[in-house]
Amino acid sequence: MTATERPRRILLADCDSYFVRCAMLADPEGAGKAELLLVGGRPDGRGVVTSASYAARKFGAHAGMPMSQAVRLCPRAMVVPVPGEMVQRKHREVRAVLDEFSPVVEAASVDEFYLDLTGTEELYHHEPLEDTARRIQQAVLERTGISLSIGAATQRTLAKMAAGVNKPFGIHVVPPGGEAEFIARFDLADIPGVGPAFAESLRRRGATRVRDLVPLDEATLVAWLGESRGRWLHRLARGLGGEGGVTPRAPQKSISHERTFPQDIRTEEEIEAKLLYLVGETGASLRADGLKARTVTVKMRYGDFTDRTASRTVNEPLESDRAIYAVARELLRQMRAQRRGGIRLLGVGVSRLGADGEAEPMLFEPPQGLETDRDRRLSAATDRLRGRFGRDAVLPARVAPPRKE
DNA sequence: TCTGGGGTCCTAGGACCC
DNA sequence: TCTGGGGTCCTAGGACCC
Repeated sequence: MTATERPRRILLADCDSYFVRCAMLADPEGAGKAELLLVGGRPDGRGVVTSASYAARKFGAHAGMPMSQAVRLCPRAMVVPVPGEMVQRKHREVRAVLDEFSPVVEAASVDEFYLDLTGTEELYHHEPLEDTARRIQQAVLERTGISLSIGAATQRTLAKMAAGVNKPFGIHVVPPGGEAEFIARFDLADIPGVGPAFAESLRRRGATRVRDLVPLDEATLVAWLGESRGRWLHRLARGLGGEGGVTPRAPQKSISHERTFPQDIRTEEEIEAKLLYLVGETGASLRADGLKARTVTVKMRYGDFTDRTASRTVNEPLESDRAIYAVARELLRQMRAQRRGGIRLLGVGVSRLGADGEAEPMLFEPPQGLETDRDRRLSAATDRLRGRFGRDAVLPARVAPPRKE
């Protein structure tokens, strides 16, 4: 950093129990009045909690927990499905407010936004960053009904950690120069990017707190963790930056749909029928974004929870359900030849995406002719019918719609 | 008690080319 | 006859995030 350069002012705005809040806004008379609220799950009993109200968390319920377990812990809680439309609507509304405050806004997920206020010091009359954050928080709450917690720092990871300090409706600013002191208070497992497996490998080497890493040199961490994670953690433990800035979202790299079934399915006919349905969903998403794909992936989760994936890249960008299904079914049959038995989940994904006409770089071989114009027209017609009459208006032969909730 | 769905990124190994 | 290293592309698996 040069002497004239100002420290970056990066904010993370994190919506407080976002799915719970959306469920309450979507149903003010029902969920809106429930203190104990669990959002998520599925009627078939194989779902998990997407978000639990603060009152329900006191009973031990939390996001990611099997819904059946959460209900046992908190039997008086009201359980509602994820209010998908409200979740998207509020995301757009919150973003619109944030756009008024910051020249750069990046949606990191449906309920988290990075803002870069570097260079806005004059605009905000050199008020303390905390005051700006407070006004952002108030404006979002008044205009959208969504409560935010905001963290601010000179880099993304620290801003995100700061946002968790005073939840809910909290603000925490890490002052420039105070980074090392701020992060020293945390356990390694509190760092975003350090999950259970990573934390355990560090624990086995005697490091559980950030300050345990400070005496270690970079070479040691690189030897333990590999080049990229070793360097990153070495810098982070000292409060040093070097992370990327805030940028509008990069283009999407993959599209997928997967389904966990109420009971494991075992017959090949049934599995192929589900595969066809999932190809339809994935193909529709692909075409809705005006994209084509060169790689098709099939994912299976067996009854014992082991996952298998198989993928194939073809030298011709695909967009039609028929062509994608032809590839996916072959992959499925290969996988089933290796291992049979009941599966609880099936998924179909596509990647190596490209817009019409400019898909990923092609190999030198000529196209294999996997997809014809007729295939493309048929899929386009299906999309139009589904657009007018609903997603279950056109179903492939022998494929039943999913159970209604 | 029994574990969702949608993504991103990383690693490691093999094929192939120069 | 034997032996390189680097780069790209692809596949499978896994960690991680919300």
